[in-house]
Amino acid sequence: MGIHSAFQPPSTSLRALVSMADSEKQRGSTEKRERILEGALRAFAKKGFYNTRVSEIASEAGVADGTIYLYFKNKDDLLISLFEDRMEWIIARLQTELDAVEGGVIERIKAFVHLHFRLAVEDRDLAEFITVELRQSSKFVKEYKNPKFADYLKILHSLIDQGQNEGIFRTDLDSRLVGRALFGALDEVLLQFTLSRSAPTDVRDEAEQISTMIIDGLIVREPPTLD
Amino acid sequence: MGIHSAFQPPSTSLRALVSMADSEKQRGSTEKRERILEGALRAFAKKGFYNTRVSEIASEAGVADGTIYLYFKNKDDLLISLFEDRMEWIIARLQTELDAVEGGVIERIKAFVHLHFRLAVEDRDLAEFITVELRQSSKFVKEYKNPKFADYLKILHSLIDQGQNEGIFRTDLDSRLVGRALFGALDEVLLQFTLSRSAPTDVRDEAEQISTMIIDGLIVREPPTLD
Amino acid sequence: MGIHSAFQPPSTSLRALVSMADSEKQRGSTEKRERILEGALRAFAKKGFYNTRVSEIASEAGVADGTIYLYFKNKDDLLISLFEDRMEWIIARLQTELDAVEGGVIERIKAFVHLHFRLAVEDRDLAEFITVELRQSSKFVKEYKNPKFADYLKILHSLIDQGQNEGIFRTDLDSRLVGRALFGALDEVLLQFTLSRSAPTDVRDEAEQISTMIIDGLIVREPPTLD
Amino acid sequence: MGIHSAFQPPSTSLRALVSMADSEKQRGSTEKRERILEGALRAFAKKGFYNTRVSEIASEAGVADGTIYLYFKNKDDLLISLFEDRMEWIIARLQTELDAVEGGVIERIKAFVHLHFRLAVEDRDLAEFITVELRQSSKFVKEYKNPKFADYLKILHSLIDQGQNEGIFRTDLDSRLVGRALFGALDEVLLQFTLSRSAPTDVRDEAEQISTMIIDGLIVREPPTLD
DNA sequence: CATGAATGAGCCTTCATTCAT
DNA sequence: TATGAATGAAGGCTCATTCAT
Repeated sequence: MGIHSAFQPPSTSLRALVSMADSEKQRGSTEKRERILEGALRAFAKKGFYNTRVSEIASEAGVADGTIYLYFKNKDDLLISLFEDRMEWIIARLQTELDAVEGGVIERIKAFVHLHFRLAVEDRDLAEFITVELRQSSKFVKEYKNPKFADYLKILHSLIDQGQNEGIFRTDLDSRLVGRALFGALDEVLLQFTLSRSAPTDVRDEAEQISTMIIDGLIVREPPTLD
Repeated sequence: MGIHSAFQPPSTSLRALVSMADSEKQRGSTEKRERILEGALRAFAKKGFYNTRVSEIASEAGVADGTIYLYFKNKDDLLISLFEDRMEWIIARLQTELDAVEGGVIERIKAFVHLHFRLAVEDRDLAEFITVELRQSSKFVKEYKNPKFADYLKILHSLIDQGQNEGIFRTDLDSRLVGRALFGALDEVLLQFTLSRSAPTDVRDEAEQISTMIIDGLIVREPPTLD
Repeated sequence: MGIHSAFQPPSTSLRALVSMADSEKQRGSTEKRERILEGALRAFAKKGFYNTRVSEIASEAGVADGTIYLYFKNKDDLLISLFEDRMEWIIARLQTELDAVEGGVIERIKAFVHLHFRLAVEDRDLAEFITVELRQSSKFVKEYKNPKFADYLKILHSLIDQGQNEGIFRTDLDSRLVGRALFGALDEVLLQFTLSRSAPTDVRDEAEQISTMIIDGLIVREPPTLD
Repeated sequence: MGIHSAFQPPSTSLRALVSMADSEKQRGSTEKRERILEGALRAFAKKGFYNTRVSEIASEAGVADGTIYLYFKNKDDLLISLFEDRMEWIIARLQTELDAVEGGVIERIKAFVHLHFRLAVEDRDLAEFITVELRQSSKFVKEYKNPKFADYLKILHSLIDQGQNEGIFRTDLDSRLVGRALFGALDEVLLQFTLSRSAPTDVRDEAEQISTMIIDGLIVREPPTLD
């Protein structure tokens, strides 16, 4: 509950807008689903998917074991739902914040990186879950195609694209590759931060350094004294 | 067996040097240990640590289930041993190749990136295992401190350091942060490559792009025509 | 609903006669009870007692899960009630039809057999339920004494008895044993018919054959031309 | 152990002939499989398939729970295997005894009936299992085609056939129908006997009565002095 | 009376690990 | 050393039953 003061639980923030007019039952139902997702998030972040017992999630969520199966098909489905739910919310928030940025592509990429870091600081569990568990289960990396994550990457990718089209960024680099590399850089740094549970103070600085470095590697330069 | 023609099994290459003088039994023993590690690598890469049965590893290795416990304390130990063994070999190879590089820091960083990609192409299973499983088990990311991985990062980190000391790289960036970011970028791109099982032809090009981008983001520039 | 056009749902036919004067509520209540019994009959016939979920019965009956527990103590009670209810109705019908038979014991036994088969044709689900589930649950064969079934057998048994007393049937056979054997023969043949879902056309013929065979085995014969 | 003094456990009697030359391990393995089957037989007879816990079978058999899954795919497979194993043995014994009968069809049918009853007396659990559980699970009556039981019926059926061909039995009755009816009669009587746990003394008499009755219903009679 | 969401006891099955051979 | 049959603890999931509405 208090955990998500800044980082509002997706369902209750996003879905509440839609289901505001729903009946009491619907609201209670949605709320319980969200409680389970939150319990799962905490548990997965703490012990990892495979080391988390369904009963642990249930007790974290304050529901009976069987209740989980009223909202999710099985443990795998819970994992995937959690991921999709959180990613949806992250993407929505990202989109909103990016739209609000005044300035060009460079400012928006910086904003992207800062938000990425800020989200991790706001909700450590979510950060840990996404950085660590995202790659984890075979479901995720093999069978499950992970469309939400692709959406996330697409945002980055189109920012690079835009910079290239505007002539700000060099065009000898593949924008998708750069997007991926940037994401990887962010993710790895956050993983380190998440696992070490280091002070959140210097995170802002790290975000600045990384975005600076990447952007400086991307921008077109005057041919360095050709003669 | 044939899989590792180019990418020699670490233990038999590295350790064989040490145990050359050992008795036949010892050698057979070492060879069996390596067979188990190879079986585990194949199995972990294919299905992930938690979805791999010890009996599957045994049958991949052509030994009985119980035999595994003669060489490894338990399944976790097998995972860690596998990781350490492979990382040791990778680091040794990396060191060797970097030492052979003619040129300065920039060339060596490029060499580092290229080797990183080359290793992934040479042994897909190893690449998949390291990119995916490295983060996976709680053992790895929490309890287990993962010294070999730290060693690996240290190489990168000192290359950056060196560049900064030599005045080639800008000094406003933390070298450890840059090292981590670079590793993350490589890792993420390789993950994509590994999972998509895409053609290995363009990997060289991707390596070139990434190293170029990063390096260009790092090198000191003439104050861009201040006047 | 349409299923029981010929084979009227016992409760609504039998009990309705008794409860005709009951209040609307009572009638609705009785009707809901019967709907549940019908749902249970269909479900049990289709999947067996142990493979039928209470919720399946509820949805077959068009009521909520909890409603079932307003009419029956538990799932076992539902099974027993269903059995008693149906047997009561069968016995009543049997009694009526036997009373209407003109002719002696032999004709009445033939009538018994034919009705037995006819009932199975009229309501396959009931036939399947009784032939298969009757033996099934431990409740039935062990704890539960199954008085209705005993009543059913008693009818057969007294017919044999009567034939023996009238000097038509040989008296060296135990009438209860013969009754049971006859029932077993009918039951087994019907089981086969029920499970194979064969055409109902030849059932009449099978009934004739069996009753003929049994009766011929029972009737007193003239000492076969001893001289 | 003592239970099967007369009624030898099928596997150890039948299969022992084949596996006599097998290694110790094979024998131990086969013996453990049989122990599990015996445990299952006892448990199923006592509580029915669905009310028997796998762990109960295991403790009846004196093995660990998991051991059962080394010999059987799952609980269903155990049920089917038990049935097939026992039926195979019964059929073999039946065949042997019938072959030894001196006399014609009538004597062999009588022998069939007597053996049927004798087997039930020799092993009550087996009798209860077969009479009660045979119809029970959906697997048995629906999906599972039950070939062994068909074999059993076929023996009876061909005896009737033979009698008809030899002109001893009337030919206006379908031999398969008669076979089924006879089996049903036996089965029902045995069910009663099995469940009531009545004294085994009068069983022989009951067998005699039933076979007499059926046979008398089958044999050709002189046209009963029509004039 | 009716509902159906919630409960939680219980069971089948898996699988890492052991140990007699 | 090597084996692999045996173990049994543990967990995901089901489903009969309850109860607040």
